[in-house]
Amino acid sequence: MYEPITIKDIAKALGLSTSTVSRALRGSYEISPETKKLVIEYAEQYNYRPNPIALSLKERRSRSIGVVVCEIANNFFSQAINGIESIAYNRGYHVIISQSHESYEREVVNVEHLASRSVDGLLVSLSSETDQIEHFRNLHEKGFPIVFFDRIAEEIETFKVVVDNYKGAYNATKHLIDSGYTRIAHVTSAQHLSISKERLEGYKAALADHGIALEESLIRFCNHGGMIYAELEEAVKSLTAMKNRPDAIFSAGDRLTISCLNALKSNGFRIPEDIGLVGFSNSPLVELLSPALSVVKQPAFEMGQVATELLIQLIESKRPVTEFEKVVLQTELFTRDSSAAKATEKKAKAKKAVN
Amino acid sequence: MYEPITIKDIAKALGLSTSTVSRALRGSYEISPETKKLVIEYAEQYNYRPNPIALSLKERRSRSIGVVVCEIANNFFSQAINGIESIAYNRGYHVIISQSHESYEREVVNVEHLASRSVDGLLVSLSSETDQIEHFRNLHEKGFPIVFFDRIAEEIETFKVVVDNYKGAYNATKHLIDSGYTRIAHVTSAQHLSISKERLEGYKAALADHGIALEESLIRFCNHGGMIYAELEEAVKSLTAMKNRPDAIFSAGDRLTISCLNALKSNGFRIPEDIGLVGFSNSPLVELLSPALSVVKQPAFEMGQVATELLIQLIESKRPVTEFEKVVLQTELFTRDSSAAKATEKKAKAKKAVN
DNA sequence: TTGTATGCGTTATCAG
DNA sequence: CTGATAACGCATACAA
Repeated sequence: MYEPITIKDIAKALGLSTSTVSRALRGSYEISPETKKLVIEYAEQYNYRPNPIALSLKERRSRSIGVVVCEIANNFFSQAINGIESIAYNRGYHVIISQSHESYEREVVNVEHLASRSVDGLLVSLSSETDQIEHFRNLHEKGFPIVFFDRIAEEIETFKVVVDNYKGAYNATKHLIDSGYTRIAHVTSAQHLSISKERLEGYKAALADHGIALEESLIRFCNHGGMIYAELEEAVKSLTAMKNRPDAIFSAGDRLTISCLNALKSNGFRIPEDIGLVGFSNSPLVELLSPALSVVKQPAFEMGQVATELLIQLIESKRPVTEFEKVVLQTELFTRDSSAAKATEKKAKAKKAVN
Repeated sequence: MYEPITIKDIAKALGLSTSTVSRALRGSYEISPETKKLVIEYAEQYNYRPNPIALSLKERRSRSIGVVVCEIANNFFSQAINGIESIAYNRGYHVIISQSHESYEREVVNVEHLASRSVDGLLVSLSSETDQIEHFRNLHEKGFPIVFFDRIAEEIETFKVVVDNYKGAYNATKHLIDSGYTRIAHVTSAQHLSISKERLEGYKAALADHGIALEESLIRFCNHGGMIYAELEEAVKSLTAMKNRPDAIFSAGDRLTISCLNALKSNGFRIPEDIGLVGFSNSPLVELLSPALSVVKQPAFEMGQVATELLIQLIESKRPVTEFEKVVLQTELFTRDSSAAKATEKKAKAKKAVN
């Protein structure tokens, strides 16, 4: 029904061979200027476009890279994807995005499909359900280029791009402590994720450094990363309903922070008067949501860029890469010295802390 | 470097011909059970996957559909994409997403690339910059399957999926009028977009039906659909700075509504006490942002689903489709009967209006 | 300077 | 029941 023009069509129409046309189109020096002109003009007129599928088959590469993330409706990831696109675009690669929706099974399906030769490499951030990584190990062992970012598979020897989650969490917790809060809860994503572990460690360290005893009962793991609101709401409710309830929460993710805010507000808590909240979030809306809220922002765009550069390097390297790097970017803590924050009875120490 | 196993490899290893292996793998009845078993087990063991590129070349189709939207970091579109995926997924199609970032030029590039045979059809929502549609007309005339959704190209004879923008805008405006506002401004996207035109008409009709004179000076077009915050802020500022300033705003888009809210709040306006606001938005956050805010929600997910079904129908139809349909879905106006709204001096009429 | 033949991985057609 | 061959669109080694 839709039959695009091919090199063969041009050859037939012009009484040439396909190879001559092919060479003329790619400006080979061994074609006479007249023939070249003839072919190129004809191609232009009929709007010839080389068939990328045929090219892929021939060159054994598709010039496209696959992205596997949990959700694009998450500011961190949509920003990261913009970074990925920005690099891929001017390196001649196309970007195929797929969502796991935090499901292990869909992650496996997506990875298998993309890797079975429709992309040249993969940029991956694990789903929160993923606690085994055989599907990546298999590919990796066969030499298929993979770069992990954000939620990484520590065990696989390849490039990884992350932020300093430890420090980010440390600073967030410290900021709450500095603002006078003492019973600080921690709401985070699935326990086995690299980011969860690191953020938990940062939280613990900050407490320890300020002489605050860790209370395991103040920690909540949300296995769906905040995607399932009920799960998060339950966590927040169980915290606020405690006999000796926490006076602040450190939330470790974009969706988590927004959902915490939501749950707290709809339960009648004012922030920061009634309860403190600092979270990881890349949403441009958080400051609107709560003008007094401080947030840890991740360099998502840069992360996408770096990961893509590394992946393309992997793809295009003739020899296997043996020295792998774990690139660590820094987060930024945006604190607000709003009047609301000062209105609390806690001593509010307004300072712009940047790690 | 990464060399996946092929049918040829299996044939060689098992001392068979490629055709036998091929048939065995697809369970052809004309292969003996023993051979079949042998081949299938070998393939399983070596994790054979057919090369989708070779299949595409042979079948002259890629079993994938392209999506061209302005931004994925927009709730309307990320929800629509989820709808697209949900249908495509279980019809055996893969989804390739590309963003125009509201740029005409990038839209053209994306469309050209996708259409030059790496996808079987296209789902398109125009960029706000796009005011000429030759790139689509060319493709469409050649029989390439395209379905438009949301921001459609009226002139092209194909399937289109939209919401009843007229009615949605009418109801939003009416809701403001019913709440006692009389000078209602309209902040919308680029003037030439189908959605802008229809929403503008709905706004005008609601005013007319309630005996309110239209004031052209209360209308603002934002050519970048709210993506460029400065543009929107300028629009809001110029409205609120008017000698006889509007007492309410109807904003016609997701980003526009959020940005309006932002601009109004940061200029010290309380909603709805100081100024009324109703907008199109699919963000799950708007109610958090302003608990008293009413919004027009679009059935984005369903829209993606319907558009995808139509596209697949187009792709798989043997004969050209001649009867095109414009599917119109209905929006929903979510009104909040919050105490804040009642606190206004305006007579607040709380009713659940559903169009 | 141009043409012929081959192969990328797969399946369909035709022979055996 | 199985094998050889051609074709999908393109690029290239090799011939002419």
